[in-house]
Amino acid sequence: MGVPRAERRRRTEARILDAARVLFAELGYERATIRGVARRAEVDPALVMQYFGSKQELFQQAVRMTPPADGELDAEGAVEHVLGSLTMKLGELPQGSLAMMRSMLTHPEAAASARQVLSRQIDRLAEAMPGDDARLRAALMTLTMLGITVGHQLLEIDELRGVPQEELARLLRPSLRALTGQEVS
Amino acid sequence: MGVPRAERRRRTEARILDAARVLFAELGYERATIRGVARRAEVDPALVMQYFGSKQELFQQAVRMTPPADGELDAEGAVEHVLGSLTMKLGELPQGSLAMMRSMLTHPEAAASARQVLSRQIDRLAEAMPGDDARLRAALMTLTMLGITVGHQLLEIDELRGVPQEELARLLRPSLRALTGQEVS
DNA sequence: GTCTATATTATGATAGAC
DNA sequence: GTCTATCATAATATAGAC
Repeated sequence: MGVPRAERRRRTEARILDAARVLFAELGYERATIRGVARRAEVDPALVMQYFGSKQELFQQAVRMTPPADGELDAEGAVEHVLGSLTMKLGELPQGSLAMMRSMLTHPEAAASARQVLSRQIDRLAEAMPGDDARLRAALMTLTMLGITVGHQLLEIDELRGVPQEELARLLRPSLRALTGQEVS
Repeated sequence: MGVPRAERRRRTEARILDAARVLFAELGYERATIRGVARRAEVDPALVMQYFGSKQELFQQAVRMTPPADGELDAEGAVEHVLGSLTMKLGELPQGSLAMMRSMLTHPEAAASARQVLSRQIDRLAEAMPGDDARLRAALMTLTMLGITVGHQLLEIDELRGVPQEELARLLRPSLRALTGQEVS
């Protein structure tokens, strides 16, 4: 084979990480096992340990994400921005995010990671919103989307099955707008 | 001691269930252990098994809840109803609910239970709302509140720490109203 | 470099002494 | 009826053969 060993290794590592993301996303941290990841990646379980050292480390690598490059937003843009996260423009919500969300309620490290991601999102939205309680309202917007995403992607609530993203966005838009604006008494 | 044995047993059982609710709520199904529950309830671990038979059964008993008695609601009442669930009128959100929510993403049975509770809530709200897509909008309202509750009670997002319930309700009300009404183009 | 075999640990569950 | 002792299982992690 003309494939250099470094390249082979890189590919194997990527296959393990993909498998890990799928299993962590489906089962959560506790129920996903090194053995299961290895089976899915078609490698030996010991190899997973060899490459990543521990289950903890494997999880961290699997859910690591590049934070979205930020630019300035106005209040209108903020709404569209969070609506856009409903489903990534093309393809699915990154598998790593699902893995993190699946575990965020039961695995302390995933919880910390989730808080960090949410916090960044809240910061970003708050900058685009007027008023003293901008951070609080930005938090509510962010958690609204978290709830929808959890219900849709993780709990797979019947009512949202197969509903096109555009329809969800259309229904949610006025609701999110109400959170950006100044008080509506 | 003048306490009849049946009464003693009943009290012990209640103490075990309380301990179980706390641990399941804090740690989730997987990380909570029979031994931990027993320690907190100050009984022998074997006694827990004696009473409940299995961890699974203990969990079911711990999260069992009496569904709220339902009466007719209008659209206005629906909003206030979901806002009321932010924090139960007095006292906290029932510990059993927290236990169920904590585990709903990683424990299949908790997930099923959560879907059922959410579905009931969605039904109830949908009846009070006009329009063809009432169920979908009711689902979005319900998931909005789920997101807020998860962020507040389970992830303990900084931005919501110590914010009085009334303020959350005030900020969320217009947003939820937007979901009840017919389309706002 | 890859895998076999195993150490270690923690759990849910059970059997039986008292 | 309550608890001691233990079984059985399954996991992460490691050591060492090949």
